[in-house]
Amino acid sequence: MAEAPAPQGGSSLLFLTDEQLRKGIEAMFFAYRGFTADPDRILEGREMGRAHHRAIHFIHRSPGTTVSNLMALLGVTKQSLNRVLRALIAAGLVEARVGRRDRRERHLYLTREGAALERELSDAQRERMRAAYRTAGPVAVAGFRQVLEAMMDEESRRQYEALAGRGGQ
Amino acid sequence: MAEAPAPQGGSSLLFLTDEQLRKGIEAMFFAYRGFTADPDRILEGREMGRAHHRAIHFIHRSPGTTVSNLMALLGVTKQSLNRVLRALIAAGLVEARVGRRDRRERHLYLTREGAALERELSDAQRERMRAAYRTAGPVAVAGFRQVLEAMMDEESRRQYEALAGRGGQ
DNA sequence: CTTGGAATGTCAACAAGGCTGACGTATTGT
DNA sequence: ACAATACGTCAGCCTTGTTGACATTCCAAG
Repeated sequence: MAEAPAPQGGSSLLFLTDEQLRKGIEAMFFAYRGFTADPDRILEGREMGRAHHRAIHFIHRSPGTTVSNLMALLGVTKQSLNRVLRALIAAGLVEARVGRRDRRERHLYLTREGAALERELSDAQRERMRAAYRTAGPVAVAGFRQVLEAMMDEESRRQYEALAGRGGQ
Repeated sequence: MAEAPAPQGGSSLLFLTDEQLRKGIEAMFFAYRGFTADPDRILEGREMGRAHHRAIHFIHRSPGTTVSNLMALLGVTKQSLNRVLRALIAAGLVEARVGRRDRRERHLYLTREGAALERELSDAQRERMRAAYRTAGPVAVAGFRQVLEAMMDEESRRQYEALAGRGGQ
């Protein structure tokens, strides 16, 4: 199972065979299922879905972000996002404040209850991530992130790095 | 596996901080978007979606598989899968042969046209994967797969390994 | 000042693709 | 003969994406 590919004479490109690539593709498919399973389960009871989770996550990450920002980040239309936001606001999880400088904008914030749900969701997801990280070890984790970053398209990578730069590290 | 985690004083669990985990979570989100982008684009013109892609992929991987098998693999209901299969059969991409031993079963195969489409889809997806792998290098790729495997839930890991064992390597 | 264009956000209607429930049909095994 | 299995289908619902139409707000040109 995935041993380091023996630094023999040439550059040993055995890790680029179709077979290896296919395995990576299937690993992404099955892993993503696990990745979303816990939050999905939590939200099931609350009449919400994955779309709500994503919105909550990024509002938590960037408090005061506008609808347009969130739209670009999530890669959905404003109409689609709007439905989700309406539900979150109705449920008292998100607050939309009219912009002071530009009153067309709505700045989004989690309420106390919204923050609590965010905690619950991200705790569950982080727990699975933590277990996977611990099992695989720090070197594997570094590789994991490298490959994922290389897999993003240009636009996503920009967004990812903008978030990463802000959050810390 | 178990790489030595930087043998400084303590056990150096810095890679397990909430911040690192959050980055991993966001990396998964953005990378998965890239992962599915190319096939989605190809299928757009053909009145098909991601669901059809998944079915085609696994029928290609396991020619002759039954409807029940595919259901379990994809994690969807038979009604949901049936809609997809009906479309694929109507489009002449998939053939369903009545089982010889058990004539209740339908064994699924790609037709010549189905195989051609599968090629087109997997070429696109593999190409992105190959680029990411090449950029990140073999050590990173090994780590990538380790973390993904650790992230799957039990059932998915079983399925993943069953496929991997069959395909080669 | 006013007016038109651009940005922003909302409402309505529709499609894809999940789901459950109920039922029919062929086939198999007891 | 009968129960269980594998599959197909109809009907209806939900979530989450889409487009189109429209209201509000801002800004810049006349």
